Amino acid sequence: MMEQEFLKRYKASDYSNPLLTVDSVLFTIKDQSLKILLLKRDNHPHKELWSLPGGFIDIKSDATTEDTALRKITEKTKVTPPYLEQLQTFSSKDRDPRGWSATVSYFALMAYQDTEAQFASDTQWVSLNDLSKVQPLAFDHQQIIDTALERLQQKSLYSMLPVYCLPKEFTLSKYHQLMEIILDKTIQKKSLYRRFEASKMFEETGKSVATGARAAMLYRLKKNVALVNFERNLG
Amino acid sequence: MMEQEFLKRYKASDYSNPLLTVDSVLFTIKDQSLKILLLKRDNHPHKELWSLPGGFIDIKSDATTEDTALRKITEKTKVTPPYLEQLQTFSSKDRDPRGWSATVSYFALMAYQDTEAQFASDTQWVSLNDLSKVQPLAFDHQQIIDTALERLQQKSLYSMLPVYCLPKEFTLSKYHQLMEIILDKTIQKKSLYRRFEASKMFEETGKSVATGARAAMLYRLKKNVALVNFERNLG
DNA sequence: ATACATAATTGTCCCTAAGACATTAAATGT
DNA sequence: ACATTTAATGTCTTAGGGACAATTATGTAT
Repeated sequence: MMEQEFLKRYKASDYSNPLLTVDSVLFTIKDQSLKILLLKRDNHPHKELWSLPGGFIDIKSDATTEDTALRKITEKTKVTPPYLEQLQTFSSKDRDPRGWSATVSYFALMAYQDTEAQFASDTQWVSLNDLSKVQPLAFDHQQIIDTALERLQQKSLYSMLPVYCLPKEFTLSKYHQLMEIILDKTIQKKSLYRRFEASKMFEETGKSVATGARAAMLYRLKKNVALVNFERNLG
Repeated sequence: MMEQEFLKRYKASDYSNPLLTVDSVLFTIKDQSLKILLLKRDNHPHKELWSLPGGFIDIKSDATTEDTALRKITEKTKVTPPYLEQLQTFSSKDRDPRGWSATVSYFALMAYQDTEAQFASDTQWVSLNDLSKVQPLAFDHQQIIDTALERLQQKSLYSMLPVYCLPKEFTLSKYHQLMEIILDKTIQKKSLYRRFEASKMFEETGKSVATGARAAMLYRLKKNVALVNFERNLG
């Protein structure tokens, strides 16, 4: 039999195949705390539980799972996040009561200021410190969040990744605060500022903003610059 | 409707779901060159083309996709690789002619000496330098291999990862050669040996082996040690 | 046995970038 | 003007990799 004939006769539905979904951990910074976007499920299974934005792949409209992740995120936030990367695929026969399933997870960063002022009641930013208040989460989403946080922390040690949580224009102090919140420990300002300059990813806006004392310079990302990685870890 | 009733009525086959497979890039070192395991496909699609070890999940026997990866690798090599980690999930509507599909890829390391002396003609170790001789590969397996090599190189800069390509007992020189082959550049022996000692992952066997000149000490992995990561990259 | 060649191993100094923390600069309030 | 606060910069220390020289051990040739 030739390949063409084989494909003509092939029906995917003849075979039992695991469920495949996509879920994203979308981080942002607000009020001195790291938050993620959660949605209240309005369908079975795990109806009414809080969960990560995600769902089934639409094989008509999504060319890849990344498209699915972006589609689900923009549906809720009306914004395309400036950073999105694949995290890990979680799978098991138990993680979904409907049967053997796998979910391709992504983690994303965006500025709080870029989202809508107010979400509907089934959508909210939740502090990582307050996750205990929305327990249990649907499926194995707690584990996915834990893995995403570890990855965010690890990458923050050797790159400028957290800047994608900040608004278009920001001060060095804001970036420093953000780093300390993400890593949950004190970071040397000098070390951070040296990297900030060495990365050449940013430019001064010329403007400055005061918070009661000396005004701080505002910086912005240069156009079309890629994320810079360093050879050493901080801390 | 209650969740229990929902699940009772739920039939996965009522919905169109992408194909889901698992593929692994299994590296080893042989004759001063980095090799990967390839299999000649004996079924459509891409029959007769060389491909990565992998295939469909057996939802009866595999608890996770990692189990699938291990099952497919041990089927061919008769050995459980000492290192296996998830690489990335590749997906698209075009990568498999049977339809929208995703493959969860893994990368693994093992010692050449641990495998069988001789494979059947549909199974072979292929040097990364000789991949042009087996082109084209099935599906997007070339892209998966490229991604796996990048990850192996990156991790080798900040960890002792390559030791899992070596036999139970090995010399520092063998480890040094391996690093230079993986990274395709010269590496300072002194830097490598400092890390080797600092990692505390290894112990002397007491034995030594000569190759024409001064005999070299043989080392082995200590029992139950985890892979150590360093704070800086080599090179 | 002695000398030699070769590979294994160790020693030493240099260099880079992060850590620690002090100093200077600019804005506000009294 | 002066004190206070936050921003930004200066400077010395430290850790660990890079470069490469020096020493040690072993097989081979004389």
